[in-house]
Amino acid sequence: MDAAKTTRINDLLTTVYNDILRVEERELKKSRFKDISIKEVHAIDAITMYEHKTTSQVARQLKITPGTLTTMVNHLVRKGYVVRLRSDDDRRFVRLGLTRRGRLIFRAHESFHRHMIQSFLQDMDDDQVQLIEKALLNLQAFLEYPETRTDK
Amino acid sequence: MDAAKTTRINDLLTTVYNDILRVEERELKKSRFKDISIKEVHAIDAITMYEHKTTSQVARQLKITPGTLTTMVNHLVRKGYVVRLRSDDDRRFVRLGLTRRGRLIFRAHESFHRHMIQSFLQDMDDDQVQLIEKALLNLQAFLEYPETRTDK
DNA sequence: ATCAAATAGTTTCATCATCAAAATAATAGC
DNA sequence: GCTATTATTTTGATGATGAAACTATTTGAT
Repeated sequence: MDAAKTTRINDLLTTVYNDILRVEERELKKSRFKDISIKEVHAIDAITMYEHKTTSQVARQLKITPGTLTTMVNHLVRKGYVVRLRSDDDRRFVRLGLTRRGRLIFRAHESFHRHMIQSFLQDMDDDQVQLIEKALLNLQAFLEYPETRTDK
Repeated sequence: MDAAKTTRINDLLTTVYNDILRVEERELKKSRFKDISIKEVHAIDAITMYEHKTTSQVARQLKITPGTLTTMVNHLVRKGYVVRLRSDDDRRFVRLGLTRRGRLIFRAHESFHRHMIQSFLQDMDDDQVQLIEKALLNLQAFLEYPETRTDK
């Protein structure tokens, strides 16, 4: 593999990587939702508009401990984005839902991502998108199945 | 733009995005460098083996405040990865350097990234790499020059 | 039916990363 | 020689996080 090329792609990937969260955070501060952090937005995103997941389901998805999610949910409830719903069938479970305001954030975040991906894939045909997808799958495999790494 | 495709790429990008730091952190904990966090590795990476940058240069590069870098450098000095060198020409400046141990981390991190990019670009020819680069440049433009966004 | 074990969530306590603003040290410009 | 500027550090606060102890509820075995 050509070293200069690898370096160029690495630098680009690194820059983009670091920018994503920073830009999301900055956009938030400019929006009408100034009382919320990007991590909290991601929690809202995981809670979703579409079903009422339990606390541990959401924690697992976000790959944080249930304790951490509990405190995030406390904040989000206090700020009026999230509601806790007790399950009636099994009262140990807490199900999470979004308020109207929470759903607004959910959709705004969704829209940001949609626009981001549209820029990413700008002017590409199906084959080209397919190639991008393959590259991302390669990367995913590298990250998730380290035992398959041939080098290292 | 095809919505299903956009969603697929978005989900992949999100997964990969979230995995990178987690995997880097996990690899560290398995390595002989257990007393260091991934943020500290990135500071070491920014300090570099090759020159002696000042505290503010490094802080600017990492996009953190000088105060934050000062505390990180305190930790890294205490743990034996970094040295502070006072400039002789202008004694206000603090120049940063790596110890032998710091350089080991620097190279290990560099190597991780190289392998990651090699997986990412696995089996691709020059044209294909070029396409990936273009996609990343699109994304970078989206993130860094929001005023050029046509939609939103 | 009872009680021990398992399960879901919360609380507590500690740590890390971070910033803003005040403080300190050194230099530059008049 | 002061005063303003610059580089760094200190201080005080906050948010995100995990581990482990704790509470509430349910399940399962007897």
